[in-house]
Amino acid sequence: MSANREQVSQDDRDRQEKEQPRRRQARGERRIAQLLEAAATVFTTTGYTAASTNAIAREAGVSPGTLYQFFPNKEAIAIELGDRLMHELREMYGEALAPVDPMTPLEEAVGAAVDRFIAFNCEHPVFFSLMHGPDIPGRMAEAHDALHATLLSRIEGLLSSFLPDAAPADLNRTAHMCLGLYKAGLELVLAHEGAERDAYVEELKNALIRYLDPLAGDRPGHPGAPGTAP
Amino acid sequence: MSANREQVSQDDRDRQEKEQPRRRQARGERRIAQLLEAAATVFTTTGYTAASTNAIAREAGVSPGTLYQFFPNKEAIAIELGDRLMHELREMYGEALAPVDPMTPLEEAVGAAVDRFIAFNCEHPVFFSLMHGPDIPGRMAEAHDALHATLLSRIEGLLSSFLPDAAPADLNRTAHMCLGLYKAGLELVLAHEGAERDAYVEELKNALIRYLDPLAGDRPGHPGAPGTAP
Amino acid sequence: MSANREQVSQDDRDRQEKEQPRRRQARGERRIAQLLEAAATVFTTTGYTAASTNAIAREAGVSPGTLYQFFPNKEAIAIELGDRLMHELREMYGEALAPVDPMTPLEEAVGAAVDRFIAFNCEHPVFFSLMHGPDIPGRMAEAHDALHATLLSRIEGLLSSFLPDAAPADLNRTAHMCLGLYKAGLELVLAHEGAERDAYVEELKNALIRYLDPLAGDRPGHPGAPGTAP
Amino acid sequence: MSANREQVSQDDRDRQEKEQPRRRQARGERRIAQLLEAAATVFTTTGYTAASTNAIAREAGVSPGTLYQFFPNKEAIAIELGDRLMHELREMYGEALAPVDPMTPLEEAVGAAVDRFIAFNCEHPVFFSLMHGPDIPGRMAEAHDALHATLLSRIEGLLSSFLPDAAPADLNRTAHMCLGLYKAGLELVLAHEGAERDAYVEELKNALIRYLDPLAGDRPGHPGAPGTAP
DNA sequence: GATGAATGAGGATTCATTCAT
DNA sequence: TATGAATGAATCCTCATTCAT
Repeated sequence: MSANREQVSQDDRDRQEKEQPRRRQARGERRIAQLLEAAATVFTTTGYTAASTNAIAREAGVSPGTLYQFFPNKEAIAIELGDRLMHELREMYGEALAPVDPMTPLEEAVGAAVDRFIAFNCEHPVFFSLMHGPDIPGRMAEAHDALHATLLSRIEGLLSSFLPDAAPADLNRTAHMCLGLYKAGLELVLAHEGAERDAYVEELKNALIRYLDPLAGDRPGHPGAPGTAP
Repeated sequence: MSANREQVSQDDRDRQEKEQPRRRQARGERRIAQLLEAAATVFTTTGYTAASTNAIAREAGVSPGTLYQFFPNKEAIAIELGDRLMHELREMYGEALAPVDPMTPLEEAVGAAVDRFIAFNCEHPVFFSLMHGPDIPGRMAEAHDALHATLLSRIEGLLSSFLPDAAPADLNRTAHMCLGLYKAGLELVLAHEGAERDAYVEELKNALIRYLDPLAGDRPGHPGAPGTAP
Repeated sequence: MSANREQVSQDDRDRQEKEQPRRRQARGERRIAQLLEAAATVFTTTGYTAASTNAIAREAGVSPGTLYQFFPNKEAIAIELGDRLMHELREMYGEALAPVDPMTPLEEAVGAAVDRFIAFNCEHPVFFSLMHGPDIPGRMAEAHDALHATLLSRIEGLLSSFLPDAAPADLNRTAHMCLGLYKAGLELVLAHEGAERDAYVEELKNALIRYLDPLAGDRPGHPGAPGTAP
Repeated sequence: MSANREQVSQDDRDRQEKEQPRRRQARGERRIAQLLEAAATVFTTTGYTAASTNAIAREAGVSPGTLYQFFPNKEAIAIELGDRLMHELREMYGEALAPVDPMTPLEEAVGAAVDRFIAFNCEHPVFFSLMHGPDIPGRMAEAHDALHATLLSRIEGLLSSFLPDAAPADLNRTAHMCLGLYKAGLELVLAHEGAERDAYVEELKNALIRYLDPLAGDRPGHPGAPGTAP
């Protein structure tokens, strides 16, 4: 996508009639990054709904028109921001959010996943704004939904190694619950600092582990749900 | 603008049906109810941020000027709405959200509380909008915080009978977690219908029960935390 | 519409829930007239497309918001302007644009109609902007089409007494031609002054009369088309 | 900005294929043709006023900067477009729009001229946009006026063979009328299709012929004005 | 020449809030 | 009280034009 930028050479200057993705200059790429960074700041500060495109442009130190050279509207910014965030997340932690070694105890796997996610969120506070549904139903829907879908599929991936026998519908529901629980916990984590924050991180892990543990049934490395022992 | 904000919502609360029986009060009360109902509709439909005072007035069938005769600004409407909602909740279910009989098993108590809450939410869809803070920090903060504080104290009340030995800080943290979990679950419940909705209700109960169970330690009527069984 | 304004009395203040056409105050009626006058000026000066709502508001001496209290958008202004213009035209000259006495010679009838129309246009220069199709297809369509339809039906009314035997489709086509010829002539008339303008008025009458004369076939008071005499 | 406006369009006209055979000229000519074609498309689609230079550049497959390398502003494009159109018209039908044989009956001459004009318009739909002045006085004025002047002089040429005795002022006025009538008719013609379109073409011819016939007085090949028959 | 980036004033429209009646 | 009118800054977005590369 950005690797073959140089290939666009002289001889196609004539036959380039209307094909859309026009050449992008390095400066433009920089501007886009700048704008996304500014958008992240503004979204984080004021929330998506109240974030104005002019405010984003101002924060980025460019004119409103410049913003619209790269993004057709506010939602497109959110979408691209979400995409890049997911991309980075994938690059950092791979496809599965956690080691897929089936012998890893649930506790450890969830703990690691939560730690990573929390760290990622602290590094990228926008993620939180983007993850939270929009105040207004229908707005920001696309950006939010795309993010959600990606996150859900990753969580399903993580869960499937612990719940190999779950029906797809159940797996999906469990993933939704986990994401919901995580979002709720994250909100609390971000709302506190220091030791209290750490305490909330522990509670979040506990909530997830306890919720999942009974579902993880008979699995190698699983000590067994309470009461299922002979 | 901000000077008489608490005056109003506080006044309203205090002078209800006291003082001389003025005939304008009856009309005023009706207007307020009308406006709050309209606000509930509009908040639910469009969210707090996007709800315009003009839209609320229109929905209530009055002029914008009339609205501002009863509420100094948009947030005051949300605050009063939250107050009334909490009032009604209190009237319906008493102070404790659930029977305080200490012998009630946790499972039953949580299940009942969740059922009641869900029912209440379905009856008053605004509740959800008000509970979910707006995506904009600072806006609607007062309304949201007041609601939260009340809910938290009620949850603490419920929890304290199950966690009698918990330190206040821990109790508070646990209440925060429970509220967060509940909000997360509620979002999922409201996003689905029919059997799937019921399934999410069950999952929500499970999540809460499993989260709380180990904390409920040695309590009469408690089967014991995992690992404490003989 | 404005006669029963007073009827709206106390006792319906309660039952007025959502019915739309709200009471309009005298001040508002004045503002509307003011705004339409300003719009007429601006449309005439700059044309519909380039006329900005802000410019109209400025010309009317009010804020942009005030304009939008009375008109939902720019086109609505054009539509209302057109409606009022047609209303006035009808009030001034009745439904038929010209005396329907079938014995009136074509020449006289057309001459009178043109004179009236020209006079009306000179008094209301916006009429010209409104009548001319928009530069941009699709924009201003409603206002323009409404005006056109009304004008056409009036022209058909006038023509039908001279062309009693014409098929509807032919009558319609002839009316279209007359309107087109009139618009073309009007443009030239308005572009000149003094004697030259008068000359163009004469030419316009000639063009219309000569175009229509052969169509008016055997009619009482008609001298007969060239060459049809025995 | 306005200083070098006529420089450009005049330069363009003057240096066509003169001077040294530079290779860049070929490319430039191609670019200009490309841009004018794109402009024609956009003008036709959206009208002159709403046509954006960016849209024209996009349609032409070049960057906005390139457009401004060949045209100093939007109006210059319209002017050049009009010039080329007139040039082509002249090349196709010669200087006089119609055979100057004085014996040709008026009916035939007008019919032929209209047919040719209509055909030309159908081939070059922009012509219509350019001929109809924009609804905004002052904008596009130069392009529009240049076109008009050329057309008028050609129509005068055609008329002079039928109205040899007319005073210059009368001839000019008649030409204006003919052009106006033609534009009005053309609008109707283009607004219809199939048989209805043909019917309008006939009506347009009729209108012109009947308008001109009495003016063509005693001319060889003229059957005589009404009432001059024996 | 050619490109894409940059501009910034201006467009339509909205909205919380205040005011005159 | 109640109303509808009034405000004006702010919103998103566009566009003719210029600039750096």
